[in-house]
Amino acid sequence: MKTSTKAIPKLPDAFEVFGFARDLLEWYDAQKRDLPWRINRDPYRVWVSEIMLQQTRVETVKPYYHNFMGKFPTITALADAPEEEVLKAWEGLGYYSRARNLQAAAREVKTLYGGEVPDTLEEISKLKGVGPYTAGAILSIAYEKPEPAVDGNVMRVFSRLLLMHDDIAKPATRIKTEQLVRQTIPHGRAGDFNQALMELGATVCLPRTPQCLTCPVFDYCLARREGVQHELPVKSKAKPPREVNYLVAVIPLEGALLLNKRPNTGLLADMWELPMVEMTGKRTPEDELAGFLLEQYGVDVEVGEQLPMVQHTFSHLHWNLHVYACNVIEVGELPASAVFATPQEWADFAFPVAFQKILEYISHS
DNA sequence: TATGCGTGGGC
DNA sequence: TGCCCAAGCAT
Repeated sequence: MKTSTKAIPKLPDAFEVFGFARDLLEWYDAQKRDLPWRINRDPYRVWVSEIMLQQTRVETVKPYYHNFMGKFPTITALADAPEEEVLKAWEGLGYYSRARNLQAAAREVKTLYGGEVPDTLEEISKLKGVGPYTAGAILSIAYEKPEPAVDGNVMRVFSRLLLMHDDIAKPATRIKTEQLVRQTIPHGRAGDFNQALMELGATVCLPRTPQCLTCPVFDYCLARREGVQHELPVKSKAKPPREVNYLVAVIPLEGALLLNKRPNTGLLADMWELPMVEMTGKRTPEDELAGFLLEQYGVDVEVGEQLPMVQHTFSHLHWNLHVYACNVIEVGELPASAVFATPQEWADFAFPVAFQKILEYISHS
């Protein structure tokens, strides 16, 4: 076990910790938003909310959270549910491994911890999908443990507050920020303090347009003192998404459509798709698609008219989906992952947005 | 440490 | 319109 030999960073002398925490909490107590997961501090409710909120906006999460808690009101209910139902409840929310990890972790909590979310950093960090941020958030909000919960908001707030020029896209910056936050958490109010930092980042200390004139901790902000709040935080740019072209098959048969369940790892794991293959350009699109469908699905088709192209951009990929309507000539034995499903049947399938776009178009024509 | 992993909203 | 961004985690 290698441990860091780097010294723990010290808060700047110019930063008044006590006054900052006091004023921030006073503002939070008066101004905090009324959010569905703040009804109480039930660890399961906090847990689900924190997973959904990863890289996802509050307004987007709200309806999903209501629906999810209605369907899976307890850890046991989530643990005992079929995985397809959990994925369906996550449909459209993105980062679908969160759903699978959440259910796997719920099953672990049920069997290992008697259905009670553990309250130690050691144990909670072992749960699938629970990283440093989520662990700190649950421990502080649900159990009032003095652990930092450093997300993008907190890094932005602290980079301005303490005039830090560290690149917040780098993992090391999160570690450093955690060490600094740890030195500022007020005794007995860790959960509210962590939430207040995030609330400040989400509503006042905004990325492009920091609202310094209405900031409750204006007086403590070292970047504002220097007039450089717009220059912070420093954040290196991500690589542009890679472009990929796919041939996609719409294959109707007696009111049903050929659909395929994707593998349980990687992109869009366990989600449903239309049969598709990466376009090589070595043959005509029609020949490539027909050959692929015969080899992979045992389906002999005549490739017909091209439908409108669908484009979909992920964080790291840009898909061009070249969609073709096909006519079945002969059907052999389908692979285990594939099925001809009617609209009533596929209503229970979870589809990524890219394919929702295609299904939407088909249903209107 | 860098990369893979979704989606929708704001300007 | 094309970016940037959002209560990150796994590998």
